[in-house]
Amino acid sequence: MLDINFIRQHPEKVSLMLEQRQQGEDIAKLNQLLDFDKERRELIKQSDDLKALRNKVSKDIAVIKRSGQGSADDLIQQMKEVADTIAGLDEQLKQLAVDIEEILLSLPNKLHDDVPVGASADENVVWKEKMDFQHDLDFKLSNHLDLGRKLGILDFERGAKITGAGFPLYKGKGARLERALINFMLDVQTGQNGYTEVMPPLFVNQDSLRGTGQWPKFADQVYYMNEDNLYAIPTAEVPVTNMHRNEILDAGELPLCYAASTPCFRREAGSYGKDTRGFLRVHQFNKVELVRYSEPEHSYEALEQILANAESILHALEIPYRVLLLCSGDISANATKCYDIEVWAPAEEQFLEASSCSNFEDYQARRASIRYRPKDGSKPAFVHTLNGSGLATSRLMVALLENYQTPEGTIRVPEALQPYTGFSLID
RNA sequence: GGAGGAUUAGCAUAAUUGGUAAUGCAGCAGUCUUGAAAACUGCCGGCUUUACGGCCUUGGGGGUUCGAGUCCCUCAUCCUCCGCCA
Repeated sequence: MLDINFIRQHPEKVSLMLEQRQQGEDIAKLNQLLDFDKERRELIKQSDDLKALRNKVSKDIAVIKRSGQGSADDLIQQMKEVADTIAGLDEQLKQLAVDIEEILLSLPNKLHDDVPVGASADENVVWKEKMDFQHDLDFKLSNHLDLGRKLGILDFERGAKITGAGFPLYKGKGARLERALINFMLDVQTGQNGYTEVMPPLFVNQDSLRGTGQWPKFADQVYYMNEDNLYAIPTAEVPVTNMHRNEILDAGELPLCYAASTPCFRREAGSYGKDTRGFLRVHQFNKVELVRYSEPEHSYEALEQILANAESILHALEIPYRVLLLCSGDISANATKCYDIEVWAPAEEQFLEASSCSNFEDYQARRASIRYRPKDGSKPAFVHTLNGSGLATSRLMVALLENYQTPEGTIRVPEALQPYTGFSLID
């Protein structure tokens, strides 16, 4: 969330940001917030003054009682009334704090100056294209659904029977290929790119969702287990960024770089009917997630590094892709700046999002209270958090199958993966 | 699932029948020193205030009270034991 002090001092910057994010209607909420904040500060002053009086008189009462001389009854009677007044003020303050918190949690992050202003995804900027990987595709192409079915490696029908639509079942060489991809990506990120591997819980509590920003805004996108009041993770970002919730880190520990492979669960409510075939949109998929905790002054270098780390996978697998710099109207509410990596699926004839690399600055750190001491003995300051997929396997699998298919309907395995699969051809 | 115990600042330890959080270590700054150590002084949870000061803070939430680390309720986590279990 944003710093209430920043909002109070620069309300015009916040409303400009809301307009650029196509959320101009939220400016009313902003004004409401400022009113609440003003009222709250006035009430705090009143309440604090009365508390100071009460503390002082309570000490006097203690002195009288201890000495055994004189009666404190009058003072106690007065303080009863003061206590009632305080209780009334604090009741109002409590409600105001709730109202303020609700608005604060719902306001999106600042935007970085690099972010192009635009109304929708159409105005995202193509930042980079890397299409020059050579695949001989001069024949009638099959899409990943047909390839998966013919080769017996993907079975969406049975996945649907077991659970429901959007829960894929991998079989034989398909399952092995998926496992190879995950292991390969983890090895690259932990070996060459310097990340520490973590294997986090797959269910999280509500505090964790709030910490990373999925709660309250995107609560309807997360699977919820009512009996135990837990949520299935929509991305490893949630458990891994919450590892250090309510902690004060030493400056020497930063940057912290974590890589985690987990399944991700998403309800995708409201998106039925669009690109739902096969892997294009699923409720469960696997992803290697990269998470960094950075000192504020280095977080934009860290963002470029995460992007490069994610790209390194596609270079090794020789899969064509492009990088988008998201515009103000398309970037997620939590991020100040975000790159999307889209892989090219030649049979679908479209780019598919396989990674999103974002800087959140102190937006999540403030929600989750993740701080560090810039120097020994100095005041704690919020860290910057970042993450990027490196990468999501579902869309990557589509691009891999479609780019590596042969005229015979078989799939070649990229050289980098062969040590992991143990075979070089899926037939 | 059941029984008992525990939770105080980065760490470790105190706090009369309820009287308003004490101390040590570590850390930071300074004095001293060629430099360092030692010693000494100050700082050493959060918010607020130009400042003086004020308020809040004993795992979270609630209650009793003029006043709660202390009494009551509730939740969480950890430890010990019993039961169940891959």
